[in-house]
Amino acid sequence: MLDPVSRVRRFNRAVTSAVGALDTSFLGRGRPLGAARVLNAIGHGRADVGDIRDYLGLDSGLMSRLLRSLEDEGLIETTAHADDARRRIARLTAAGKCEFNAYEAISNRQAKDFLGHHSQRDALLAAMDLIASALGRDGTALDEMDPRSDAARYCLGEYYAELARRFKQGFDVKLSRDPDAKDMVRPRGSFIVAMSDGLPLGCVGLTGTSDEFAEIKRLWVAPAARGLGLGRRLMDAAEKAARELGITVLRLDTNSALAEAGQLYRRTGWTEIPRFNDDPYPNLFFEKRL
Amino acid sequence: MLDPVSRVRRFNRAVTSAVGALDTSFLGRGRPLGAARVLNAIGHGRADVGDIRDYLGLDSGLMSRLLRSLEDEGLIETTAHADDARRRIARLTAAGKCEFNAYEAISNRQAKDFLGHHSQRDALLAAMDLIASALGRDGTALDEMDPRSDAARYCLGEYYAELARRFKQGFDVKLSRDPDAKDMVRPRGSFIVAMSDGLPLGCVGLTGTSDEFAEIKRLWVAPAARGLGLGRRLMDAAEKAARELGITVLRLDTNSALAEAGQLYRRTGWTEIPRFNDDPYPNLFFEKRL
DNA sequence: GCATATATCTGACTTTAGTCAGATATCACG
DNA sequence: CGTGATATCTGACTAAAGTCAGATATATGC
Repeated sequence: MLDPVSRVRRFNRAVTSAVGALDTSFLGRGRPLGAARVLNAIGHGRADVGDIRDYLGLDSGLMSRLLRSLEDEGLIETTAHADDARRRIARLTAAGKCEFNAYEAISNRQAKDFLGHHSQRDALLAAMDLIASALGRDGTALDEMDPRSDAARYCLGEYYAELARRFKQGFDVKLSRDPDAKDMVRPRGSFIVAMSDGLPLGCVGLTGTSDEFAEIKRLWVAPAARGLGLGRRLMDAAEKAARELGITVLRLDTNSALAEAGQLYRRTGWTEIPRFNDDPYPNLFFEKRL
Repeated sequence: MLDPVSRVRRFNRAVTSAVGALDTSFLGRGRPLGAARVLNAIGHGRADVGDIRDYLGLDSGLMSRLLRSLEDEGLIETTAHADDARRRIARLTAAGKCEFNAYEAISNRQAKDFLGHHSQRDALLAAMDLIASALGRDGTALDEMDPRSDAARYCLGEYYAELARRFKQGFDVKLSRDPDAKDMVRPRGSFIVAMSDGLPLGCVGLTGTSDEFAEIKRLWVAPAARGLGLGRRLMDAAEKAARELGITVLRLDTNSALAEAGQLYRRTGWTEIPRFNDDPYPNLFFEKRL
């Protein structure tokens, strides 16, 4: 009764029956599940027919028929792709948007109901993030984005909050050498965010101080995504960006309180070097030649 | 991106696609999913055909045909119910057991693989327990059982471990007035365990010290199941058992370090009374007249 | 014993999902 | 322009799931 495999299987059973209920709730609008899934994919911004087909794993014949039935209902319209007339682009009509909103309302209400009665709301959400990240491991994409974007600012906020928790003396961004956001944008640097299905799970910044040197800053991985190798993937992506920018030597500073980070650096070819700045927070300094 | 509803929906998406993969893995044995589900339900101990039908939500015609196909394959045999010849009882044949084991092996392997690569194994299992408990809220059954049974002993072990963590001075069962297990069995007392799909989620003991007095002991709820009202359900069940035993006054002792428990007692009609024993651990004493 | 309810079975049917072999239009490239 | 690749569509098909109206046998209560 304690054995891990039984616990996973208990979870599977619980979730399988919940998913069944979730599916059937989508049948309440007089449309088979397949058509509803296509409508929702389009509503969520997927326009390219081939893309939808891949995403939903449908045969091209079946896809074609489902599109036709939605078109007959007046919910979508398709046009040829501007650059490639073989490809088709689907868009919701006004009626389609209305119908899509009805499906969204069902989903939102279910999600809300699920959370509603629980006094353990936060723990439950954290558990869901953890499991979704573990399940969707391969679906996590690393996107280079502006450090002032919402996703990036969210990551940085979480990162600072974590430093404040983990440093004995706390953490105040203003006392640290905070790189200006525009230094972490090409051509001087880069900022990379790991996104999984809309949720930011981690980030890393690269800021070029001279033509050859650059610094890695702000490496952070969400608690829900730790242990999945995301930190390493982010560092690899940052190194790749550095190479593209012609950087030959990378540096970073960190604190021994962040043990996982230190381990990661040591395991991936970084070597410890003497202090190279007077920031009050770091006490460990690393370098890597590309 | 932080909003709870989106996080729940992200979880739903992740889990829906995982469940899809889980389903298709069951098709690898040349049998449609429906038949495989029936075979597995029987293998897991469901024998009554009507019960299986309810559990899987199948139409009686469909159910009949699925049973027939499994019978034709030689995997099950059906007999009439001993007390009611209209009802049918299904049982696996030797070949059926073999086939069922093959399905079990698939499930076990998947569960194992899922856990395999994760460095966050324990956190993941805890998250799965939490979510399965939250989803299966209504599936939690309170069973009266022997306090020496495996499930009961598991609960007690967890309970003691938790006391040891939460009491500043630690906890040693031997120093406490440990009621003899046989005092928590009818007709002198009772022991109730909350079981959800094979996992014990909580317990409570009732031990009669005289004809009219009895004590509530060992109330525990698994961390994964807190916030779902299980403590209250357990206490209600214990009170019901006490009434059945003719008890008119219930007592219990607890410690102020266990704040949730104290709150529960106060909210459910218990009144604080002076110390009534010399156990070193408790510092709060309650009574309730039935 | 008889009327009614219940559990299962049978046959005839529909819907949904999925497969596959071409047909058609368009693109990319020499 | 012609050739081969690509994206979508069409028609013909199958398998699985699900529905429904009786048929059959057994149980229950008067």
